[in-house]
Amino acid sequence: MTRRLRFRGESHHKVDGKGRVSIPASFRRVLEAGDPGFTEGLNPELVIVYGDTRRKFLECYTVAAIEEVDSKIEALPRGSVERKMLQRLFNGQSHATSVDETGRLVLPAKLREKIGLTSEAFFIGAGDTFQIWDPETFEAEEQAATNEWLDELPDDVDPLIFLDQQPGG
Amino acid sequence: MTRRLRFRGESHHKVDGKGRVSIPASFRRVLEAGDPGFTEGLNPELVIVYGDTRRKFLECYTVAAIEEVDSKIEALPRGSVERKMLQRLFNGQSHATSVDETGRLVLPAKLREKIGLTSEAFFIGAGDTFQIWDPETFEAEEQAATNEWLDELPDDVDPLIFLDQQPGG
DNA sequence: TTGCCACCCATGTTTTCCCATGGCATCCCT
DNA sequence: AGGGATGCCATGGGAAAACATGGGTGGCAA
Repeated sequence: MTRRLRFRGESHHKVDGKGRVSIPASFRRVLEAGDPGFTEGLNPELVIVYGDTRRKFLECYTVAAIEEVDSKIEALPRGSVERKMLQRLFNGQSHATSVDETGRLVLPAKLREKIGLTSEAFFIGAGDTFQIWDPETFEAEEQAATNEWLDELPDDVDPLIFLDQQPGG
Repeated sequence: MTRRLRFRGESHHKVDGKGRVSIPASFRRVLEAGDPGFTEGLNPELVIVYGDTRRKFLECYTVAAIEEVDSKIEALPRGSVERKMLQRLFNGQSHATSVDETGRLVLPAKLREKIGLTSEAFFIGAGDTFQIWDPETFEAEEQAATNEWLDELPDDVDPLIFLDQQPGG
């Protein structure tokens, strides 16, 4: 496998009146690397998935990552409930866009409202995907959930042990 | 596989006002060897994982070591709790960076605050990672834990005995 | 054995460049 | 012509690169 760039780290950025928000400079490098159509001087494309109503964040996919998801969906039997639902969520309720010249993303009002975004956005990397949260929501919900998960682990257990186990095991 | 260099030893270094700190010269050799993209004249890259709130230290991975972790994470199913949690800890709560021309690392204020680092940093090797501690924290917590573990062993037991046993046995 | 020299290493200082962000101009569809 | 959306320019701050320096260590030669 060739060395792959990944979204890594956390940061906060201002959201202006038009819904524009700078994305972390390092994230731009990853989007560029993950966009097969990208060449120097162009702006990288990405897909923002907002479908799942239970989610209080936007999940942003590189072109390569969304294509992996798309092709797995297409491998499911036509007519199956799973295929239809996944298409609804990932094809229908998503938004293809690109970073602008100055490194900003435009978040339409509908998406901002969905996650309660106002003047500031919180970014967090997750491999070939990154998430955009309202800072307060992240603090209240997600941080708590992570800590809870960690607290349930015995003190002497390092999360790394999950690397070599089957999920759910 | 060719012989692998490992992080080994302990040392103290000054932290300046901008959060810069020299890393032990021998550690640099290991970082260089563990970075597939490294060539003479370049600066080796690394990833600082600060995740887990229970941790009072920064864990620094060579490129090769973090790649191993990342690819194991990516082998887990998208959407599984384990994958999400590990991505949160290792992709989200981490910081990709590189050693500078003169052998220094820049530790952002956020990371310094997290481990209570002020004017001096303590480095300790741990195989294919090394850790950065505030000297006092290390003395208080970790050294004590090691000594306690040793004290509980019968006098005639050499820790080496554990090399050939199953963990927890 | 001792003294000197050269190199490497830890650390301080200055300068340059990039990034985040606000504001303005332009386009296009209505 | 209005309004929203898109693209372009301006600027301040902060981070990273480049520039300096002094101390210590090891090696070599006298």
